[in-house]
Amino acid sequence: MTKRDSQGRALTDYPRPSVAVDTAVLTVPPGGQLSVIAVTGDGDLRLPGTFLHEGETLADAVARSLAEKAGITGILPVQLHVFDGLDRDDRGWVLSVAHLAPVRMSRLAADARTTPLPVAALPPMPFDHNEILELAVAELRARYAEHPDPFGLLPEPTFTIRELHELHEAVAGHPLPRDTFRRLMEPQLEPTGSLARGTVGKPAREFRRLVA
Amino acid sequence: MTKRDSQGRALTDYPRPSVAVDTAVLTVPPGGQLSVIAVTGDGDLRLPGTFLHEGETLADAVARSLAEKAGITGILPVQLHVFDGLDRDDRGWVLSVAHLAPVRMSRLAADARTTPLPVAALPPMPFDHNEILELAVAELRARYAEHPDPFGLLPEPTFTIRELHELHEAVAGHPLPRDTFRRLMEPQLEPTGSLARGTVGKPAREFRRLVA
DNA sequence: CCAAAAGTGTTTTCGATACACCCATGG
DNA sequence: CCATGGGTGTATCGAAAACACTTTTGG
Repeated sequence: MTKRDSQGRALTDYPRPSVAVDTAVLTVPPGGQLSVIAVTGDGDLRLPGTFLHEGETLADAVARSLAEKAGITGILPVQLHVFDGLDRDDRGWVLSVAHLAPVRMSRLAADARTTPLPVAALPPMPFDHNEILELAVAELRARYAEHPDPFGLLPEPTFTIRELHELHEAVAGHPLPRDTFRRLMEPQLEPTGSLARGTVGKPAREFRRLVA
Repeated sequence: MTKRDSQGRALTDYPRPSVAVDTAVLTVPPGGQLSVIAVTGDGDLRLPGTFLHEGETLADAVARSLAEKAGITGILPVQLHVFDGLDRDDRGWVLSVAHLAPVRMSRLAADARTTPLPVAALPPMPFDHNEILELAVAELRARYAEHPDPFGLLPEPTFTIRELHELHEAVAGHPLPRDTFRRLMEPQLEPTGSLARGTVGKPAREFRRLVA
């Protein structure tokens, strides 16, 4: 039941590009800097990626490549841009759909095939991978500017405003005013009623994410 | 010189999707509303699109489809999103890369194969075309919120602040305060020194776009 | 009591808005 | 001189920032 187009030709009569996905997996180690997962391929560092398989969506392909190459599951990929340079890949005609996939640090601990590297001072990568990383960081910063934790990077099930504050500073890459930050975020959080324990100073209230 | 991958298979050994581009061409008739160009296909209205050909970038394909289907040249397409639903096209496995392509009304006058329709109250279209239109309008609004005329929708070579104001109100879809708008935009415009003539009231100064 | 961190009240600043007014032209 | 639209001074409002202060715990 092959359908024909207006010139009487089937879709498969035309040459088609290979379609790849490349993903900037961003994470923030507790007390650390914004970091990205890089894999080794052909001798240099690059972002994890794969070719799109038949019967698969782009998000499926991103999930598969991260499960295979880094043992990461349960991610929420966001499309960034299609790179379509005709000679960007010497293996042939390849479109690459860049993605952002933020992931909580605790999901990474078990499998150490890959190490997160701070995005500041990252070496040059092949293809468009440095450009993809820049887009990914910009997108992450934009999404975290207004909301507490749109990608679930915080520890579950509860967290303090200090933890949220440190996460936001790592994402933004610069200090954020303490009191203004609290006043912006607190209305968007659900207090659990419990307090953090075992710390110096006044115990912080613990919160839950309000919007999933 | 076919390259082999890590499993010793060439790129063309894998099934590949067809890749299409679909474009929301947005325009604003003088004194009119934000409008989109729709073409007729299979009995209903849809956005112009085509399949990506070999040796062609996405922007090339957008330009070709608009030249062929609507006689429009010299556009500046912006990527919006890749639609990758597995059953979105019953002709087979098709990815569609949605684009926005704003165009000045005066570029359309000559060829009337297509008519711009106001985006408010547009009929349902097949595929994801209504969704593409929504993305396109949102993107256009975001880009016009801060800058005078990022896509060159204004008459060349000069325009008045009133014309700019009316364009922005059409794009935004709601009235914008007159004095605040002027104060925001004027520093970003280059005065030509000449004045608009043949109108009632004080003649307006004419401006040129500052950033291309 | 002291250090450290949580949490809050208050002032300042800055930009956007609203509103009023003045200016320049055609009829 | 009046209607019309261009252009500008100024008060007001609100959000964000800065700063200082109070509160609550562990040691």
